[in-house]
Amino acid sequence: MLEKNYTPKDFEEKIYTDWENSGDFKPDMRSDKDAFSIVIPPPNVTGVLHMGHALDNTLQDILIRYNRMQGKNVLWQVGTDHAGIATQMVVERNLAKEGISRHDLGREKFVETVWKWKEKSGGTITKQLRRLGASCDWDRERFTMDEGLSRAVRKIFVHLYKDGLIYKAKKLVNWDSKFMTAVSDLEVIQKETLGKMYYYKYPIENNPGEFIHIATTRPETMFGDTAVAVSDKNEKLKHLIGKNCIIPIINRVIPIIADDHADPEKGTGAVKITPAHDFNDFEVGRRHNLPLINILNPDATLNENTPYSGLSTLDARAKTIEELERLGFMEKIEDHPMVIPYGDRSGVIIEPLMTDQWFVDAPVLAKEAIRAVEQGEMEFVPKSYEKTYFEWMRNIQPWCISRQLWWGHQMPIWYGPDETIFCEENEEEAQAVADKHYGKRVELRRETDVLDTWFSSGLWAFSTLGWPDKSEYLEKFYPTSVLVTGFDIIFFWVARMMMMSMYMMKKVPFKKCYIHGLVRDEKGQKMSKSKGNTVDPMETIEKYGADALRFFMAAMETQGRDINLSDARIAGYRNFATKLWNAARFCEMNECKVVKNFDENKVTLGINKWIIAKAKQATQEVTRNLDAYRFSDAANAVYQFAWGAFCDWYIELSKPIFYGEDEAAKAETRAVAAWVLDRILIILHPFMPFITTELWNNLCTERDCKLIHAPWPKNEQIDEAASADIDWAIELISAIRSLRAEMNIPASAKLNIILKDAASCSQANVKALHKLICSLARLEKIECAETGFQITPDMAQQVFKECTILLPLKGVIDFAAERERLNKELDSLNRNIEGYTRKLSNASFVERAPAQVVEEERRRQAEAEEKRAKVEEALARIANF
RNA sequence: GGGUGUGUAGCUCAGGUGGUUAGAGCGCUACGUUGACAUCGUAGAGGUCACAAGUUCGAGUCUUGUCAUACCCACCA
Repeated sequence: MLEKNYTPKDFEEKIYTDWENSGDFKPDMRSDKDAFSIVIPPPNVTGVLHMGHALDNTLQDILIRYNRMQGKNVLWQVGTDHAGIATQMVVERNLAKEGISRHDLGREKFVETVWKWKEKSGGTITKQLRRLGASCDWDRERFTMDEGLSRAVRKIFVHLYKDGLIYKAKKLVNWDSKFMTAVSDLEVIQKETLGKMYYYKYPIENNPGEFIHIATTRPETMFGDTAVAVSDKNEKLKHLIGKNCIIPIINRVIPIIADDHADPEKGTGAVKITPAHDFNDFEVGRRHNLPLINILNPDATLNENTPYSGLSTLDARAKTIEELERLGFMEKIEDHPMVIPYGDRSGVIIEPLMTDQWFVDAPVLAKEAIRAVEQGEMEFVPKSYEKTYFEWMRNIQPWCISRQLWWGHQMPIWYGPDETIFCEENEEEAQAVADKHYGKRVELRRETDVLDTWFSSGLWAFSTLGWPDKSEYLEKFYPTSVLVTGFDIIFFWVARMMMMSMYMMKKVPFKKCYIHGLVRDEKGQKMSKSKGNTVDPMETIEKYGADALRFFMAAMETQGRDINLSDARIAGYRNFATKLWNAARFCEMNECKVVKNFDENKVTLGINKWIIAKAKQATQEVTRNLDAYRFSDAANAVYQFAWGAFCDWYIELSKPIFYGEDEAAKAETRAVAAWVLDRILIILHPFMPFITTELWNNLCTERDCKLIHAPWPKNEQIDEAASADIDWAIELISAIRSLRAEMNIPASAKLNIILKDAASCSQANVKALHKLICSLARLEKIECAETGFQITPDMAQQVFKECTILLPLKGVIDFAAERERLNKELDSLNRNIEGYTRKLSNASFVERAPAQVVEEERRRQAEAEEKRAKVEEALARIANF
């Protein structure tokens, strides 16, 4: 027996444990069924589940469960990401509480500490994914720093290096002074800030009293200036080109050069050039062979090349300004809105810094990745995202992959005594190659840098399936079927996976890429910890159940749009679950038991034929929409059917049978109700796996299979004609209810209704469905009027299709109100008829619109006119009262 | 500066290829404890589909422009 109340907490965890322990999430490796696979976007091992994960993983689980029920061989490959900077940060923070820095521990000990932390605390998010119902194959859980995945990293690194696609270079890179590492362009975020523009002057060498005026937002960088640039098209300043000027304070002489980087229209027209600390200036410096002067230490304090060694940039700036003012070179300071680069993790200002770093030749790798999408080997859903992808890929810059961190994949690079580079998959090989190279045993030094986290994530689609080993999983499940992820990660991850996979596997990593939006707060604001508007999905699950949260995500997911979280709406889907629970209880109470091998095509009763046709229609709608990744349409189709058709109508229609005497009808209806409820559980399962499983297990104990493996119905014939009479009755009942409500007739009053002008088929319906109509419309009886029946004025009248519903009210009728009601209807009919007539009297419409459309318009016009005549008649009848 | 979305009921949003009287949930109004369910039922009110022009027999849907709004990329001495 089902409990009276729906309490998801009672069974969600129990059901999940059973699935996991029974191996229900595992693919059958001996089967030759079609494969369907998804690799999870690996959450950071430090992560806790947020609403974005809840959305992303709900969508994946819906696809996984749907395809599993479709009979495919399904693998959802799960795992976590070591998240270099993020994890190192968390562990360092923990150490700091004990007053320890990572340097106190040393590299080896520190990495050991991180591993310990990972073993102890790294499983939070995977536990949370289980609460959400994610049906991943946990036995295959991977971690980007696993032995296997690390081997994949080394192998592909060596491959790329030997192909000349990874190289070391001294370049200006984005330097994060908090973590003291290089970061990639993508890890830098630009923030609007109100800064200051400083105008000051450099004296011209050997020309006392002559100056060149410059403007900068960062005066402290002047100690790294190696030129001042002026455009040779700048009439006012070009006479200075070729002369030298003197940097104040340090009195270093630098040339004034001609370069179009200096826009005559901007600033003062003259630009100080600091090649070691500005990406544009770096290019200018290269063009003119200017020396590079580095003025910063790795922690972004000024170095000994400046007078303010040891000061932070901001303190040095203050000093510089003070000194320029004291010496009389400062001219003015203005407020200046500007954009400043910050590290996305560290939050500190990113400094361009000259360092030795390692790069992947992304422009070369991008070529194949672009081609694969151009030729449709991988498709974005929605398609419009391929524009974003192409735009970025076609303008891609070399990817800086080296990080001066301790937590991550140490690069498989060894240096010989003369700095010769040996790149091999492991130390033994490197040693062997080096020994051979030098002709003797040499001491090697390993590169200390680790790789950007996204390097290993880029291999995720094949490294998790076993590459570089020969693996039956790789054989069966690669390329994966679809990747589901947010648009914010297209560049970080999708693009890199495409590049790495096309390079190494010569095949796309996934055939489709479904991109969804962001989960925002109730007001549409981006959720963030700093704003304090985040909602913890675990609390939502606790409050409403995982099914309600999942259904919310599915129902709100429409392509190309963000989702605003709505507590009321999630509560609404919890109510939907409650409704379903109670419908199941109704079935249970009326002994609706699943009949094995029940042939739903052999039912005889109208309502049963009707609900079976509707159930099949709903199934097809869900199928069609899931196949097209239209999650909200699919979810709404189940919702409408379960609540709108099954609960609102079928259960009500079945009551006269269950409370009646016809045992044969009862037996059939019991079987059908059970069949339909079963059908609802099947098509709802991908969205609400917990409640559907709980009901499935309760309503029948002798199942052929678990719901999670229940076959998804396909290729069903729908007998639409068979249900026309019930559709008619439903419309009639609605019309009568509407009339009752408008006449303010109490629900308890049992009425007698007369149906005038009923066509023979309507008469037949009234006769056949008499009991049912009376029960649902709360009537004593309904009968069809004989020909020549006279309507008396004390009858309320409602035109319904070809007939008129007559409701005798024995003198209590309010004629004024009745006239108003009928006139309102007349107005609306007139408006419609006017529209039809206008269209049909338009010669070109009749001529050019398809015959079908014109015909349909004619039919509507005729129908409305017939109805209008009846309403007019009705009005005439009460005209004198 | 380049690009991409969005603008439909009080609120949050659906409306693949143009064709009934533009839909849903929440909220609102009235009635209701009818033998699954008040986490409910029945009925109802509520919309110039941002604006303008165009294409078309016909535009919420297609084109162009305007306004509003959100985001992405690049740059800003």
